[in-house]
Formats: sequence, C-alpha cells, structure tokens
Amino acid sequence: MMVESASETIRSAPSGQNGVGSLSGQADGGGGAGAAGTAAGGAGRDAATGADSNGEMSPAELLHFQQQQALQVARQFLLQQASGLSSPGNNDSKQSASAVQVPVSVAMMSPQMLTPQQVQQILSPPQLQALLQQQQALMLQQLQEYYKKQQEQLHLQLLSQQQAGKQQPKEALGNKQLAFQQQLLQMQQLQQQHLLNLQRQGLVSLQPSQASGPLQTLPQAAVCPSDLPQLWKGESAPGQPAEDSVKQEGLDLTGTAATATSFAAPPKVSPPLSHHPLPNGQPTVLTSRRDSSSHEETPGSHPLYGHGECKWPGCETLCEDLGQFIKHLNTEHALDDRSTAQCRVQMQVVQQLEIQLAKESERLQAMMAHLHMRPSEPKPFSQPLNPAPGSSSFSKVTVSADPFPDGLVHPPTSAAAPVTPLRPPGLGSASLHSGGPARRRSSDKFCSPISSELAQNHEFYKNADVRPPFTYASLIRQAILETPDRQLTLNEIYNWFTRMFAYFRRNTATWKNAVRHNLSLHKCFVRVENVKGAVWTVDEREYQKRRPPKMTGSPTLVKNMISGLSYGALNASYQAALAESSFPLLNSPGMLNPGSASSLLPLSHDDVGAPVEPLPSNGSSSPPRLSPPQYSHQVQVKEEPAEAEEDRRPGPPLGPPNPSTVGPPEDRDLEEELPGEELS
DNA sequence: GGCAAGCTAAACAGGG
DNA sequence: CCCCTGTTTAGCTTGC
Repeated sequence: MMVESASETIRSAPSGQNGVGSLSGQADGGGGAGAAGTAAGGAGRDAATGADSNGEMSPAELLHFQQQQALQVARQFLLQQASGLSSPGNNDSKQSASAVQVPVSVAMMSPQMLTPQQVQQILSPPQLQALLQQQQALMLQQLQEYYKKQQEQLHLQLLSQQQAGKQQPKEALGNKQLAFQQQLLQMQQLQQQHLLNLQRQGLVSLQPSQASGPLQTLPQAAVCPSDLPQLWKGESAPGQPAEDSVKQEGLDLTGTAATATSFAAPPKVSPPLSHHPLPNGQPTVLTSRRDSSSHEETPGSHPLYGHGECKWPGCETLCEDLGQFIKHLNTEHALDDRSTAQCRVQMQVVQQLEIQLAKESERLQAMMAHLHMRPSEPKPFSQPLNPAPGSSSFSKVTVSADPFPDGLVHPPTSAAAPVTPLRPPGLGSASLHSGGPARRRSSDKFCSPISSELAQNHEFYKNADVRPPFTYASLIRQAILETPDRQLTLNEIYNWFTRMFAYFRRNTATWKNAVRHNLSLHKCFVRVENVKGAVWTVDEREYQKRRPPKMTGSPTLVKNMISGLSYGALNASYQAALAESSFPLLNSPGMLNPGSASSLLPLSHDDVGAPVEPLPSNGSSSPPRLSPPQYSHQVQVKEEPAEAEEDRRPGPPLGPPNPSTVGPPEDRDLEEELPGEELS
C-alpha cells in the first residue's frame, strides 16, 4: 500500500507552542503578592494596635479600617497603573527604552499571575531591569500618593477627632492625637526598619551628604545594564554611615515603609546565600564582587566615577575630575525621588539576581549532591556542564553565545522558538556535530538514556532545527520502544522522526535512507511480517551486542574501572558524557557506587516513562556502558506467521522469540544470562 | 595506523 | 512507470 511521505504529513502538524502555555501554567504569583499585601496590612494593624494601647478604641479601629482601605486603593491603583504603563499619568516614567515596553507591559498586566522569579526567567536581564525600574517608579509614585492619602486621612481623622473632642475631655483628645502621632511615628519606624533591612543586605547606601533634595516629580532615568557594575560598586560607598542614610531616606519617604512590601515585586527574603553581614553591614557577596570588579578604582576615586564620566545609572555625564564629579553627584543625584527610585530599582535588580543566584546555587547543590560530588568544589563550573558548542556545533546550527549562561537548567521547552538555534541543555560539544555526519552521538557512545534526554528536551528538538545527538539506531529504537506494541512500520518511524525532531522535517531523502539503511544493517532491528505489512521491532539483545565490548574478558579491569569512576574520579570522557547526557544515567543509584555488578543492574523499565537506553552488560564496555540491564523489549508482534523474521535472521540467542510471551520473565532471564554471554 | 562505528550516497530488487 | 520498502555496497569521517 502506498503511504504518503511522512515528511509531508508531519510538516503540517502544529509545532509545539509551549512558551505562553508554560507561562500561564506556572502562574503562581498571586500568592506572593497577596502575602505581601497581608504583611503590609499587618504592619498597619500593628501600628493601630499601638495606638489602641493609649486608650480610645474606636478611632484606632477606624484608622485601621481606613488604612486598609487606603491600602486597597493604592493596590488597585497600582494594578491599574501597571496595566497601562503608557497611561498619561505615567509620563515621567516613559523615558525607558521602548524596546522593553512590551514585555514590561505583559509582565505588569498580570502581576498576580507571575512571581518575580518567573518574570525574571521570562525576561532577559535588560528587560527585567527595565521592568523593575518602571515598577519601582510606579511604586514610588503610588507610595507617595498613598502617603498623601494617609496623611490626609490622618489629618481628617485628627480634625474629626478635634471636632468631636470639643465635647470630650482634653485628656481624651490628647490621647487620640497622641495615638495618631504614634501611628505616624510607627509608620516611619517601620519604614526605617524596612530600609535598614535593605541596608543590611547591602542594597542601600545613600550618602549622608545628600541632604533631602527638592521633591522631584518622578523617577525616570533608564538604567542601562552596563551601569550595573557601577551601581554594584557604588552601592556601598566606604565610610558612609548606613544609619544616617537610612534615617534620611526614612524621613524623606515617611509612611511608605508599611506599604512598600506590598508593592515590592520580590518578597524580602534573603536568598540562602552567604549573606553574612560584615561589620559595616555589607554582605560578603557584594564586597567580594566589588573587589573583583573595581580593579580600576583607585582609593581616591569614587565608585560611581570612572573613565571621566558619571556612572550613575542613565547619567554618563562627563566630569573632568573627581571634584567636578562630586559636585555633579551632589547636584544631580541628590537624595531625591529619582535617585531613591533608582536605588530601589537597583535593589530590585540585585535582589532578583540574588534570588536567581540562590536558585541556581540550590540547583547546583542538588545536582552535585545527586552526583555525589562535593558541593564545595568549584570544579563544576569548569566542568563542561554546558559546554560551548565551539568547534563542534552542528553546521546548520550556529550558536554564537550561550543563551543560558547560568547553566543547564533552562529547559529549552519553555523558551525555544521554532527553528531556534538553541542548544539543548546537557547536550555538549559532541552532540551537535560540526558539519558532515554527526558521529559518535552521545546516546551510543555514552549510553545516555535517550528516552530521558528526549523527555527533557522533547520540545526543544521538536522546535529547534538541531540535529539530535543520537544515532539513527538509537532513534529508531526509541521510536519503536515508545509505542505500546513495540513495533512500528517504516512509515511510522518516519513519522516519529519528523514529529519529534524539527531537523528531520527536512533532508528527508538523506535521513530516510539512513533509517532504512540502519534498519537493514543492524541486526537489532527485526522486521516482522504483519497482517498489515511489515513492522520493525527491536531486539534488545542484539542492540546490546551491537558494539563489541572493548574490555571484554577482564572483569577485574571492569571492576576497577567502575571503582575508578565512582565519586570524584570521573574521568574527562565520562564528565563529557555527563555533560551530554543531562545526567539521566546517574539516576541509577549504583552508577556512582564503587560497587558490585549487582549495583549496576538495570534501571526500571518504567524509568522516565519509557524504556531507558539500555546499558550494556558488565565487563563489556567503555565507561558509560557499565550497567547491564539487558532486558529485552521483545515485542508483542501482531503477526500471524511468526516465521517471517526467522528465516531472514537467526533468532536471538535467547531462543525462539515468542512475542506473545515475552515480558518481565524474559528480562529476568536476560539479567541472569547475559553477563556470561558478554564476558565470554 | 588500524579498527570499529556511524553517516551518506547509491544501486538494486520487489511489490503496490 | 513511479513510489515505497528493503537490502547491500562503498566511501568517508571520527574516535579509540
């Protein structure tokens, strides 16, 4: 029967569009925002309670209620503002790069849908920074308005109380006024505490010389990413009393502290990093960074001054000398709203980066713990965890820069656009071969579970025009084993290739020929005549025997090698294998144990939901092929005549394949049987 | 350098 | 005759 070309049928299939879906699916930011708002409300409530202690209950309750109302109004207003960044009321904050408007709007329109971390993962650093900046600008504006409201309400309250107090004893009135004043004071204190916390994180260090400048309208200056290092350096000017600056800002922005947390995008949670405050309140992280990045700074210079220009974010004003710069700094970057907002923006940036760093560090710790590596070792960063493609990048894929500089964590499934030359995580240099045939594909060379790899990077391969780092044989086998019946027709194999890999949606003549060639060439692929035609199955035993073991006959050698591989003694090639295989192989607990062959015994069939890449029998292989699963996926062939394959190929040594009876029992037989077979 | 593995290309045959 | 499927051979590259 004629079957239409697989490539044509598959080409029209919708490619995976998962970027937005994954975003919406992860929507979880509402909880965080709500929690922050609750915290802010709690602060207000505490303040009100403090007033209560002075006597009158009803005014305090009323004030509390009004505070809550004001908070709600402020929140709603912020959300409204966020949903329309270009609204007329935000003219002052529109000077940011227009290129980031779209993502910023997207992110701001759904503040309760995305956590800051998620937003950060979505946005690029410049976008994120612009977002943060605008968010901070909005936040500051809202805080000011809210503060004004609060003050107006308090004054109204005072007036009303005074009006009502005319019929009350003077003591009561005095108590009420005192309560309001105390509440104001508490708000200020809360704000100071908040800023102090930030200061302790090293995120705020305003110069005391910057007296409260005139209240400018709004922050607006765009902070270009290149200015970040300068801000890093400048955020903790030496010799600046932190408390002074905090107090100054606290007084300058009185009343904002209680609500600041409700508007701040990231929760004020210090990442589980080394946030050990130094005696001056600066975290060691920042100090070390400054040390490493301020090499050009001389003791007499200013961290915000370099190369003759002001390094304040978005400024770049040329200053001939330090004195002029200081003058400029005091005039242009005084402690006003804009500077404060810029500092806050930088705080947010730093926080985001720290959160991200914390996450990545945590992931690294988990990975290293999983790999039984010492977490303290700096080695992993030098290991080719995500090696640059370098000379081995596939010819059709040009990877100019690492799109995921933070390692192998970013799932390509979420970001990979169709035909995007992204490198799948965990696929290293040997994966994307340079030009010509892609040989030594990782699955075969290192026996990485192709199913795991595919499961992890399924979307990537589906969308990116990247040649999968697997041999044709591995792919064919995987295609066959993924089916319930463990059998596929040739055309179905074609379909699987085109469905799973964007790369195979073209060059059909080449790879189809190769598929046919492999099916015929390798004895592990068994052609079975079916009612509907011929189907291809996999003979796992033959698949294992496909590669003659190089270390056959020396169990001790193998054992030593296995021991050598354990723990930190991974050799370079195996590390490369790890890099290429995304470590799924190490899911086997026995992999890194200096252990017996029994510990290397097969992974579960159900691993990763699909048959794992089989591991060779012990004593037979190169390092990655250490485990001897040797389970056979001898399939249930829907065949009437069972003799079709036998005449063409000799049956597997296990005996006549009775497809209807094969299954776990055969797996057990294989495990018992094959070691000797391989070691013979 | 030899060998094995893998890829590509091509020729060929058989069947629908 | 064309296309698909399947087999086989050859040449080449790469890694060990």
